[in-house]
Amino acid sequence: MEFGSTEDGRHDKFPVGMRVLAVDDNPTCLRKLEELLLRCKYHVTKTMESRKALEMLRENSNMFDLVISDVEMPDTDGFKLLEIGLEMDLPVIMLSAHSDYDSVMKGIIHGACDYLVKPVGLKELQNIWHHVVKKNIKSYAKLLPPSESDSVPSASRKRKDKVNDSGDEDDSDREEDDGEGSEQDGDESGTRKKPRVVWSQELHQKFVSAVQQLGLDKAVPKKILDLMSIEGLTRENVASHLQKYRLYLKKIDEGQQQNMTPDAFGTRDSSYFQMAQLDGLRDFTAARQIPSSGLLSRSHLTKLQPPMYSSINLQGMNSSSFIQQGHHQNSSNSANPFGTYHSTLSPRIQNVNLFQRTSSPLEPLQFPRSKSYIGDFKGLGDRAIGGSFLDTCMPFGSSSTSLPSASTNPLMLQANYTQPLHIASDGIQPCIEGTPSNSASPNISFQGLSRFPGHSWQGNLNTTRFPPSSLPLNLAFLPDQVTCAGNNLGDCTSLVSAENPGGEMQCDPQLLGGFMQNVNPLGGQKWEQQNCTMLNNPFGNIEYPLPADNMVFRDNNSTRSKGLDESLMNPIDNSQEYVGKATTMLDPEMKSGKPENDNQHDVFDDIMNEMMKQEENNGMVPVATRFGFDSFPPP
DNA sequence: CACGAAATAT
DNA sequence: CATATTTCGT
Repeated sequence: MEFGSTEDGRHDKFPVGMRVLAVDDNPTCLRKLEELLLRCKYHVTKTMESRKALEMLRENSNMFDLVISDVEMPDTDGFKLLEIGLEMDLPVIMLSAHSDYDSVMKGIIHGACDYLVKPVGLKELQNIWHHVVKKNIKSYAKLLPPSESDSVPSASRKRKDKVNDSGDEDDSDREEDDGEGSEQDGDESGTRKKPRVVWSQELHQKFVSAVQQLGLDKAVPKKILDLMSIEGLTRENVASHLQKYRLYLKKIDEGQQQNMTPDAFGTRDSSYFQMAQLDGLRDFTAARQIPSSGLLSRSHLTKLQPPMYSSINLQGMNSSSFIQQGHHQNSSNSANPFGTYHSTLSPRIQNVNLFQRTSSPLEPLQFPRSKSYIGDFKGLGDRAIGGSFLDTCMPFGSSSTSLPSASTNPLMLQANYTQPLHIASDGIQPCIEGTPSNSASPNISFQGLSRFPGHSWQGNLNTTRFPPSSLPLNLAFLPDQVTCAGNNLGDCTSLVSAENPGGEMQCDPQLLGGFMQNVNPLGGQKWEQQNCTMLNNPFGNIEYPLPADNMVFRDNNSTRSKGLDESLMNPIDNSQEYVGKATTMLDPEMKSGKPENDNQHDVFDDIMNEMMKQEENNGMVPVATRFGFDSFPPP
């Protein structure tokens, strides 16, 4: 890292001597690569054996500033190397002859800071040092105090076009430049635009927990912030969210008082609704009495949000490369995953990160399975659709191997305002494959998503809207979406339904959140350090392994779904019935094992299993119990 | 300076 | 259009 050399010269010289570890099992390629790297004036260490490369890294990661490795290699594949590199906090560039979507995506998802397609040209290599700088922005910033870059008070910044005309028109080059705003580098001293925090469920859960602990009245931004202890989150962020949250509470109240009928499936408030889900506790805290009751049956279905990922996302922040990538648009050689994505999937893509989904009506492809996706990317397919899934996962790190980078970030920030990654919203339907459902009804699609934790409360759709108050404690195990789905899904949902007041094993997301916080001492620690063990698995999320502070980034995007009418046409009638069904449905699946058809059942199974596990492992405290404690502050 | 409401940006 | 950020008055 240190480019000590930097000091001496001007920036231009900086990259000179940058220590690059080049790995490629193909002698020819390696040679070529070395030559090019040398031409860039880097200091090159090359090896054809990935194992050796690993050893070198392990012995002394300080020996290199950057790693550039071929993906396909005999013994240890490039991903292992990538993993290690990431652990050491080194930027790793993947190199491959494959420029297809899967390959590129895989590399990026795993945390590669760039993905170059062979044959690599000098141009691409000339810019790789940017990654090194990015990785060390902080320290680097110190070195150059007044650099011109930061000072951008106002006016000026002339360049809008930038370098285009200079030499040839190659296009490539991504990165940085953008004049205003982009640059994700994150924090840094300067005053850049604040990264946009996406209030993921997890984040919101934490928020709610904090509010709860403080007591509704006492909950002010600063205190909440402290309780949440999430790195990167600012008081303003909290204040803003609080504002919205209060608004939501207010709405709710009004609704109640006025006899708002629950059944109104109003689409409009969906967002609030969502919040409700999360905030189950609120009622208590607030001391509001809620009608409660009876209705729950229906309501219960609605929600479940597994608290999976814990984090937030800040855009533009440092670490995760993911997000940063946001701007690459197209470059000649370096395949831009997103770019690709883009092209591939066209139309409705959205970002899934947040799990908001759009309601696109139908999509062409739905891809059937979900798990595979997550499990390994191989599955990803060629089909565009795959993309969507992926996206979803991406932020969190989905692959089997651990992806530190991805998981690490606590907050997710939005990457670029501009073009982000989109995700096909559509794709999500996986779960239900069999059903011919008449329509590709939206419902179905949702389901697919459901497995992901991510929906933001805001985005989800709610099927029916109940007065939130009615469901204070329930927790749904399943994702809300599930609920939505009328038919098939419905069943599943029921499983979870929390109707029973008894509170058996419910897990309220919030509670969990809270739980985690309390229990997990790590909470505050840096996310960077935490590795993600289990995050990979989508379901894993449920486990809530980490301290939950990660953030997620959000891309841009657009639309959300609300529309769907929530569909729901078939609202669910009574929970019990459903439950019954659910059970039955599940059983078969369980027994069967899990064949390849992953449909919802599997998913559910998984979820359930995870939950159980979770309980066992964590000794989940009786939610109820916990609830009792904290939640009942009798103010 | 912090909070909260409103304006504004994305 | 919704959500998050920024601004502004208290």
